[in-house]
Amino acid sequence: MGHMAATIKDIARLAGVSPSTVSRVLSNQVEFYSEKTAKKVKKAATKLGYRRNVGAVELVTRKSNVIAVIVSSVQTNFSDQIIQGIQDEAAKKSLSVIIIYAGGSDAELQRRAIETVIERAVRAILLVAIDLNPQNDDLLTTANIPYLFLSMRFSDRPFPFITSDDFQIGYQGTQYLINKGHRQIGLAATDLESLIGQMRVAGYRKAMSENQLPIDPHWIDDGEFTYEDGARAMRSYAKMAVTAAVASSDLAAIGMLNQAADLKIKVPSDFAIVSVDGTNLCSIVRPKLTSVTQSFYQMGATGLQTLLSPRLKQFKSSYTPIQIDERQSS
Amino acid sequence: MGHMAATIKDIARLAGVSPSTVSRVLSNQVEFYSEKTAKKVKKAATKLGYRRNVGAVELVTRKSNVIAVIVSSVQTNFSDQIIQGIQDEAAKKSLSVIIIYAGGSDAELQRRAIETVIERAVRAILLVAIDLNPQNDDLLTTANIPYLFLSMRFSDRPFPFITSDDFQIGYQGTQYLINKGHRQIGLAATDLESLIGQMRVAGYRKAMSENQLPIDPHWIDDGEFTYEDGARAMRSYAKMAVTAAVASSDLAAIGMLNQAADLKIKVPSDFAIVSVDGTNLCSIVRPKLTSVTQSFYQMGATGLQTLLSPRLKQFKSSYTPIQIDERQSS
DNA sequence: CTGTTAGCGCCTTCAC
DNA sequence: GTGAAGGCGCTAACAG
Repeated sequence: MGHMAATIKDIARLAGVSPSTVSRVLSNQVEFYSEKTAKKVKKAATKLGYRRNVGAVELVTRKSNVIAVIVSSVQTNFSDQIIQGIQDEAAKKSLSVIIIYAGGSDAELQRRAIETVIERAVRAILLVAIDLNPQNDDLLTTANIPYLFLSMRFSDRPFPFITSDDFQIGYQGTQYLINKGHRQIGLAATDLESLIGQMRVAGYRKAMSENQLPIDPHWIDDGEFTYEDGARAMRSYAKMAVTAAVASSDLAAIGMLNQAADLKIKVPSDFAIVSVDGTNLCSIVRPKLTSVTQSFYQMGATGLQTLLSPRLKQFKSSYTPIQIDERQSS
Repeated sequence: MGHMAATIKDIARLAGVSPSTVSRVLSNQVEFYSEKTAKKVKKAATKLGYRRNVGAVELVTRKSNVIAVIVSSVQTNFSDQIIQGIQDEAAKKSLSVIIIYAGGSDAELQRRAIETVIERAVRAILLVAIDLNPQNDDLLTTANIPYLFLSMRFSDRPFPFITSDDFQIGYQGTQYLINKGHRQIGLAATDLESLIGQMRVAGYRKAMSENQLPIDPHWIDDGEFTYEDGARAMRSYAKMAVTAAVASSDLAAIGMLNQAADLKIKVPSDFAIVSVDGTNLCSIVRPKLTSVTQSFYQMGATGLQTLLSPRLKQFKSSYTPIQIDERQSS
């Protein structure tokens, strides 16, 4: 109790064999030891409460079995699903996954998170909803560790990513509302600075113009995917001739919902809402939110797979499917 | 680009000094080098894009700067707050924190998570809402790494913990409803097998008996803190003469809320609900949920502090404060 | 099948 | 101030 941790040397001594032999049986190199010594070694190991020192192993083998997932600490309630996908995929390949929080878009916190994982020489890095600050580009690209962005993409830099097609999100969400008979439709709480936002706007415009519907610029509402932005958007729409909107996130949609209620605007009869994301938040509010649902789990699972693929070099960034889940808000 | 990562040897060669010197300037042992060589070394380091190999450092120094947080993958939406508390505290001491998901109470997944962190010889382990399977006790206790449970405690084992006082949660939640004039009060979706549940029941009973209120055993509702359990509890209460209840979690409370609406039971006029946890879910539903709010952030922050304290040995498990936040459901 | 040797990248005495 | 030597715990040839 309470001494230093036992090493293979200790085991070797106790079992009366060499350290290499211990190493061989403990790492299960079945071809290279007899059952008899194996038994001795294993007994000694359990007796000493031996625990392998992974750091030492990684140092000498020069490879790691850990997958690092860097997630934005911003309130993104979908990252759980992505992580679950990564986790399940990792388990199949007996890799361990560690999760690191990076601050929102604070460059310094991002840098620390990235440094933490590359200094440990992890096997691969998944960045979930991380809007990488350009001054950290080098850090990531020169580390010589495979990396992949999930639920994020950049217009100005060629980083590999897997995400949903945000054009389609905008397009299909809008088209859905048009099919429901709406003609004055808003796009709410969407970050117009970001590529994500711009793509969604483009999809929105396309759907509207395909249906010969004019757009009032005020219908396109700038914001940051938050609850409060949703509420604000609703207040703004209340003064316009808008009968429906695509919200930028589940939280934003809930903000709209609650604000609508406060304004005595009935959803969906007076105003229809389509949310984007489709997390379980959609089902715990009333009315339940119709959503453009993203395949977050698949994003995570596919993400890890491609990162582990031997021909990662040829990987083209890709999209995971989206679908409309009709519930009660439309 | 794309070679092996540079080592201090490479830097030494390039700068024309010995590896020891490089090590000294890079680890800032200011007493032990001249400004002149420092400059050379640093230049060479940045030129080669040097990144310290933390694994090697930890191996030789035999200590680590990483704090491991093991969280239950069960839908516990409060763990974010705990982690944030840990994170902020860790940042002050320039420690890095890694998060590992353990499965619900699946012993095997738990074991893997714990193994992962102890084989890396992390500095300390925080277990968040982990109901440790007894067969993993040894793993944790013999690892010789300081550990602490957060938002969890055990009756049968003396593991150190920081959590809320669940007796008080039951007591104060119930007392609050009594003060509001209720006399038939339920305790919903609470896991009666768990210590947490038992303490809450005890608090509930105390409050009732102090006010001379009889308890119908059916009012104490077994469940697992989930949304569905909350909904089920509400269905059950609808058939009884109960006018209010303390729910076991925010999610359970929302389940009650929605089920009540489906049953045309008005909250709070027909039925009052007090939730337990007080996460931001309480504020995004309508009516907003009154809650017994736990100090999760503080749990995390204090947790890490005590784990790092030199006199951890004398640490007595402790409680973080709770408070009633009155909103609209009561 | 097993032991010996060498070394992963780094830090830390110990000399100078 | 600086370099040489040794070793953290482990694995991977290389001989037997």
